[in-house]
Amino acid sequence: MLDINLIRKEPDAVRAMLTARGGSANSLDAILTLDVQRREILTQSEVLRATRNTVSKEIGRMSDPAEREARKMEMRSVGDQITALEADLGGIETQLADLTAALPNMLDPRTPIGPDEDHNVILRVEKGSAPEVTFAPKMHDELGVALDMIDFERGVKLSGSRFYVLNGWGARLQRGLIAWMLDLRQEQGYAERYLPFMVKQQTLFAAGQLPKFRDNLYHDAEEDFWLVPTAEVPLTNLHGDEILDVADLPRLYCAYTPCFRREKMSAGKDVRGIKRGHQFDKVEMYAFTRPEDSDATLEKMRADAEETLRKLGLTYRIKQLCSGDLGFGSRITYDLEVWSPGCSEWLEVSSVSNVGDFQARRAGIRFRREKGAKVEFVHTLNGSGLGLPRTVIAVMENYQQADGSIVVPEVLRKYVGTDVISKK
RNA sequence: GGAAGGAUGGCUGAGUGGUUUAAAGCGACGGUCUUGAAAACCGUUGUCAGGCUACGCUUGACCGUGAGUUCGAAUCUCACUCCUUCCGCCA
Repeated sequence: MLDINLIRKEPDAVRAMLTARGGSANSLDAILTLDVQRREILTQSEVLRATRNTVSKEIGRMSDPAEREARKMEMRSVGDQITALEADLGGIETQLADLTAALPNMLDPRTPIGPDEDHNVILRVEKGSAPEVTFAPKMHDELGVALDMIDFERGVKLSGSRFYVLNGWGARLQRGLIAWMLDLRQEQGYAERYLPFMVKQQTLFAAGQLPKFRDNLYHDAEEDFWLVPTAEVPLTNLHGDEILDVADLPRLYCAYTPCFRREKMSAGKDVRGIKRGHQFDKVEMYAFTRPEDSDATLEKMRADAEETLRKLGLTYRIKQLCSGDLGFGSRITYDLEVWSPGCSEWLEVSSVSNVGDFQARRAGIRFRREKGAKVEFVHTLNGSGLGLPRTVIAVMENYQQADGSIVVPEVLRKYVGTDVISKK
């Protein structure tokens, strides 16, 4: 949610942001008009309320019955006026809130301007320590079936297309990665949380998923339960409606959750393997910081995500998203993409964003610098650390051997329970 | 799923239609006293939104949420949510 004061004072900056993101600025004038109307009506109704409050107290003290009745009559009509004004006000505030909630976040000055993903900027490529695959590499789905790690048929039987079952070493490789990454996050200073995988509507609104991304969410038909599309949603709301102690900032969290997304996936794209599905696992990083610390925390989180790939020995690159490709709530985003020789593709495994106070405003997450000081909104940041299926793919394809077996990266061996995954 | 009870400020807790401007206590913060601390005493102590030549003053809203009754609601009515306890069911 943008600050209404910002929209009021710097409408041109907001308009420029909307254009840079490739959106329409049509609602802006309506917002400004409604904002003026709102304040006018609010002032009128408050003056009437003040009158009624005063007179009502006088009525309580009056002894003359005729006088008393006369004043009651007067106040009855004042009450009617207040009711009418507040009905108008309610309508205006609803419209204003709907329009404002649909506005995306302002851009960080470092975010490059561009219309679409072709204008994202590759900042750097880091070569991994894993030995290069010198033979014709296989894709992970082929490897997975051959080594009995992935069962596509039974996944489809259970839940339909894009679902799969991980068998034996496949399941262990994923579980090992999750456990190892959570332990790594712990060392990096993130406190682990185990979270609800279903949340209520308000929780999704505060994280900026609703109302805009309603079509991408799964929810229960009878009760107010929505499946989380990312751990970012419950993590944002962990401190919703709280005023945090400045001594506790920054607060860093990590959490493992499955993620559920209703995506309209085109038939020809990403059909092979486990790259994209309606359900996937992820370890998430999240931070609540003072405004002046969020830039540094963004760099820390990016570095922490990078450390994961470096320790796994994988080659990756860092991409900075341009304005047209940036997420709704983000001011600035780095994507981490890992090289996977089987599918011969850079796979997005992490996205690290500084959200500024955008979610904090929606969720009411504040802090106070000192006793008696005004409350201020915190900044929040989120980053994947990392998305699982694609990390699994990258490990499988990068560490495959000519004989069809897969070497388990050093750091994962005690988590997975073997050095090499091979045909039994 | 059934039954009963409850929800008031940072915490405890009073208030059942008009001196409530939400009592009192605790805590926290500031001060006096002290070599220092404690004790004692004095003072301060929420959030949100308006307005005002504005580091302050002022108006309104907020007693779980939303409606309603009334000149006036923490207080009365209705609906809902959540919590606690008991029963049932269950991993």
